[in-house]
Amino acid sequence: MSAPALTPTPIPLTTIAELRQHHSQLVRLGLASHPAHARRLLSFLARDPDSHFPYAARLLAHHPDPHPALFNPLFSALPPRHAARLLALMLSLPLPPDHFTFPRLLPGAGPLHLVAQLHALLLKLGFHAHTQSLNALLAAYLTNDRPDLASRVFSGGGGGGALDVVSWTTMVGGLCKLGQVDGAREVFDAMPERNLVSWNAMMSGYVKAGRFTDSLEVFDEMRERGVEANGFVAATAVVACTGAGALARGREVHRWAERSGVEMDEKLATAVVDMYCKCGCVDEARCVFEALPAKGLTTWNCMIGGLAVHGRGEDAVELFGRMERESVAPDDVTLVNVLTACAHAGMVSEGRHYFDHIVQRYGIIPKMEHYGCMVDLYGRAGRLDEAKRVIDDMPMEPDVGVLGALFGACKIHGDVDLGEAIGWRVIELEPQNSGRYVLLANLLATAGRWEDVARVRRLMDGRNVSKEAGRSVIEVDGEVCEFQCGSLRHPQAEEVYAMANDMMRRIGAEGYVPDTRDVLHDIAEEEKETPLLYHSEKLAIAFGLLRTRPGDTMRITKNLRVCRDCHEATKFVSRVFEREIVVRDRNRFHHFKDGKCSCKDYW
DNA sequence: ATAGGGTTAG
Repeated sequence: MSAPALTPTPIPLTTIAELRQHHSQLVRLGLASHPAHARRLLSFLARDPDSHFPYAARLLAHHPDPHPALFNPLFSALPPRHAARLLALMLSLPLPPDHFTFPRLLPGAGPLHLVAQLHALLLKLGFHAHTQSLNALLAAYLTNDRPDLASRVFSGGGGGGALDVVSWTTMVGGLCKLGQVDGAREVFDAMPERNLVSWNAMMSGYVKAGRFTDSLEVFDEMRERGVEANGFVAATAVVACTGAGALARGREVHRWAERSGVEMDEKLATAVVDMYCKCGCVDEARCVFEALPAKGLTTWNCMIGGLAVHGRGEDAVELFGRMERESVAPDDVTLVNVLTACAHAGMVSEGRHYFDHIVQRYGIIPKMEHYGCMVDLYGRAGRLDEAKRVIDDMPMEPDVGVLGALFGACKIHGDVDLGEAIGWRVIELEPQNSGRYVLLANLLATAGRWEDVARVRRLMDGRNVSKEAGRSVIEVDGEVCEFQCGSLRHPQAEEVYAMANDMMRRIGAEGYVPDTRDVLHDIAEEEKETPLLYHSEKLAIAFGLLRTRPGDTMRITKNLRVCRDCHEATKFVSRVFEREIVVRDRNRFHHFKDGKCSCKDYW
């Protein structure tokens, strides 16, 4: 159309006055309808639709040659209400929607009734077999928690041959997000064709459902079929290994990714670093980290956090210093991790120092989490008064998490009075959280207040709060073996129990004394009288002694926190059997070696 | 139109 020479000098379009001026200039030059200029005008209006919608509508209504391309980009930029008004305008011109209209409109359509209206319009206008429109419709129903409606569209589209691999993958991913991972698997199994996105969607669906082994099985199947993976799939597989606590498999996936020439981008690298950290190999994580050419903020956070949960406070603080020197700006997560590192390593004054400079030096406004870390920092160190003062002085109402940190500190340091007061409070704030009842019961038990212990138990029973069963996994020869507290389900159960008995007898001879102070354990209700011997980590350790070679490090991942007795017993096992044992519990890592633990009994 | 990473307190 018009030559660029006639284009008016671009002026900043930041106010409505400038916009009007610009517009009138375009009109004078006869350029107002030129697609590029019109789009520029319209995109400005999309930024503040509330005040400028009428202006945009006039512009579009009076356009000499309206085209869907003028409307479509606005549909994805406007909130649902304005998009609907714009659609009404479009239809009134009348200007029929094209192939881009529904895919732009549907993702932001919002509430179900709008999606249903678009659905009806889509059918009326004859888009019933248009794949991209149908796919957008599927996604819209799925995000509105209506897999039933999505399925209906899906089955209807199947007959007409209008579905493609994206439609199937949308169903798989959408069902996974709604927690229907088994349903997703059925769709996945029936797919006529899969691409890497489909494989990854299924794998990550299992990961989100906590079904790491299933995820890795899908990954194996993918490889068996000779499908070449990419970084997405590799990252998901690595995350699955992280969740499963499967170090050997994680290493294998890592090597395989390197071999197959998958690019180690920031996300994949971070997943790998995290995998090594969470599988107990913080040094290996550090090697991967150091070898990275460029490290993103998340990667730094991950490495610092990894050092923190391994109790390596000095290293974490040092790495944070290097991050500063390399001018990588920390975020709130970084500071949480640094404070956690200080808390877990007993570095109270360092932690205080970072917190004091959090605003001025790091430009971070302390959030609830940071106050929680400070409570934890003082609490773990036994400085309960100062922990309490943090809570009293914080600018917001402490949430249950912050109070929980103080409560935990009371348990560690046996402050029954304060602990009881806070304990009841956190229980009432989160009545379904079984761990809080257990902690309070155990705290009261240390004071010999058996009637109150029974009261806590009854309260739990009355509210139908069930405790999570203790589970520990240990990886042997690349196989992940799980043990449940008191359960005899393992194929080698008899042998394992015999070994566990023998193990306890041997450490008993070396001075181990069972610690029965914790009367309630985080185990299933019907198993609460299970002897300490049958705690899942003892079974896992016994199994490890049976199945790994002398001198091998045993790595155990546990779903709950390790109890006092298991902690003590594991210290003895590490000395008597001359084994390094790394236990990852709900909160942190314990490295047992020569009868000592890296947490310095401070957890 | 479908896909991947980190965070404290029990």
